[in-house]
Amino acid sequence: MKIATWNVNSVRLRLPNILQWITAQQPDVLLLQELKCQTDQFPEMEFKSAGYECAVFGQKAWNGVAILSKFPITDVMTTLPGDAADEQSRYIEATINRFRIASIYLPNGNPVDTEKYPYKLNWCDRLIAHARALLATNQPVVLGGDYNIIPEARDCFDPAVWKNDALFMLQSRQKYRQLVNLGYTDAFRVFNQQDHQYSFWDYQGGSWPRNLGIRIDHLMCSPQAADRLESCIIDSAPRGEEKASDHTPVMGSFRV
DNA sequence: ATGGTGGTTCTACCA
Repeated sequence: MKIATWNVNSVRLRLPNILQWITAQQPDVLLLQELKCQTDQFPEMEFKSAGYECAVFGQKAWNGVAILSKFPITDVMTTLPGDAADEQSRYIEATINRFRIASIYLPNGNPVDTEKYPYKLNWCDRLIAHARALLATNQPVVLGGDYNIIPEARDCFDPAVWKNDALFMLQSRQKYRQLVNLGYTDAFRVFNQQDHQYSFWDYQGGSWPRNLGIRIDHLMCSPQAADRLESCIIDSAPRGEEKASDHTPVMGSFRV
């Protein structure tokens, strides 16, 4: 089962890019983030025609997450426990092929001297608590998405540039480490130890042609999922297409 | 030090 994650930065504007990619790469499951549309505006029919079921948690203008799947989707959950007042659409989780799979859009957290940074750190704590609870089910779990966390210095071009950014601040990296220490595996690093492997290139400053990116999109796998991992790659090709998202897909293959 | 780009929405906010 091929599971991919892709922050598409507007699912409606990016629809041609997404349809082209899924037709060529044939992921069984695609986790989308930054839909930037309400649930009823999601282009469900277009994905159905391409062979995918959809579970969607949208929101006006910002955020929004979805799961597309060639296999049946059951037991959909759209709230990350721990803050009933949180109205941002950043989490959707479902069962597919006996895997528990989530599409995550973790808060950016900048600027760090505003309420946005504590919101990010608190959201991380809620995710960690829920990830721990999911381990107790002993089923394969894949928590994929835009984590807005650069795990290590080698995952950006120049760590000095990111030193005081919410994506690389020590507290942010510690949250990622907590997930790892719980027993979750970053699928990409099982297969690739090279420096400067990126999943995001800013629209500004010629980041893409200069290859000044960061690796912030991750497939985090429970032990039962990690044991089934056969490969994981970042497909940078979509970032070079016309009208590209600033993120590119990360895809892992799992024995079912 | 600033501005550089792109998305939604309506004028600022977000990344």
